[in-house]
Amino acid sequence: MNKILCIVGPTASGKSAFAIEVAKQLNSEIISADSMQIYKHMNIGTAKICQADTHIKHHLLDIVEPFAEFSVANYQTLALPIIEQLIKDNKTPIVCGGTGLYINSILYPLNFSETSKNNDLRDSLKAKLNEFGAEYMHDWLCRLDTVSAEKIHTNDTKRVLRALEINLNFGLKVNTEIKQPQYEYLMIGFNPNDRKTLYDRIDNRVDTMFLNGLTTEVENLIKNGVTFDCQSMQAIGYKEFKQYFSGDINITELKELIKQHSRNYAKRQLTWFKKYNDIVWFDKPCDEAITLVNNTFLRK
RNA sequence: GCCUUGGUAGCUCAGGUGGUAGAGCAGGGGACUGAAAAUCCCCGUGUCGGUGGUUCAAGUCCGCCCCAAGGCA
Repeated sequence: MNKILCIVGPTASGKSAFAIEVAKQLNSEIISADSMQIYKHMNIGTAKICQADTHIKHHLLDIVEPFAEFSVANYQTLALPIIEQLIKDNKTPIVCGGTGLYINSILYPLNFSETSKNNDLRDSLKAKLNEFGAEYMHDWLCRLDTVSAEKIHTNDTKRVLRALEINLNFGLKVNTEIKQPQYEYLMIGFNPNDRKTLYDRIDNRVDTMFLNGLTTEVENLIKNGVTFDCQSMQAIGYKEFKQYFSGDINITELKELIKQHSRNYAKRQLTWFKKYNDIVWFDKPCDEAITLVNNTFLRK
């Protein structure tokens, strides 16, 4: 018996609507696995559903302000108790989202507690990187943690720095051993057979975002003190406004850029999800997918 | 009509003094354990506008033609 239902896929593949449909049938609740929909006041650009309209409880949406720092570790801390509670209530937890790492933090026993982040150390490592370069940092890591160094490319400075941080702070190595899932699950993935279909959907969705007032939403964020340095403003559909507001690109170029970045992102998401070899893929949300869910979870 | 500058990978363009082409972006594939909508890795044969010619050898020099932009009439 599967305990958890996971619904994944690239952006604009129809996950959210499907999750709501399924939640109604299973009389359950949805746990969002989306690294950007956690932010309040960022609704249009993150394609956040309006919870009130659905009559379905969504967890982990709108949980922090756009100024806040957030990470997988925070996500995991919040998500696991919700999962446990739902299971206790005899409801099927429905995890739905496009952030692969967040989904892993639920499905697998990834332990972040022993390697908490250290901002001071991180800053000093960044300073060293700027002074001595990527190769120097990688060589350094190689001396402390050869295994990680071999896995991390020299140019992937973000990971090199994190590995150094873990090592210098705790004397530990980055833990990348393959673990067994801590929950049984059924994972459903949506991916249009034709890549062009997906890209057209993404393009249309971006156009819709602008019609729905994306520009105003971003202006309001800025007005309220959110800057482009904030982690939240890394989000596609937001970060591009920096160039627009500074006059480097016009509105047409802005839209094109957001579409472009969204398409690139969708491809990266697919790469991530493809590695789950137990995923059940569907071209799009459909009756067969619903039937599969019902047969799996509705047997009593 | 004349002059000028261009016409090179899907797009934007590099390619001193001639030796059959290379970057960025796009596209495809991949990685991913506290920024993950982030970060990073791998993949480039294309009638070098066409056609004659000079040359052992032309994207690169010369002639003519076609197309585009600008200038002069």
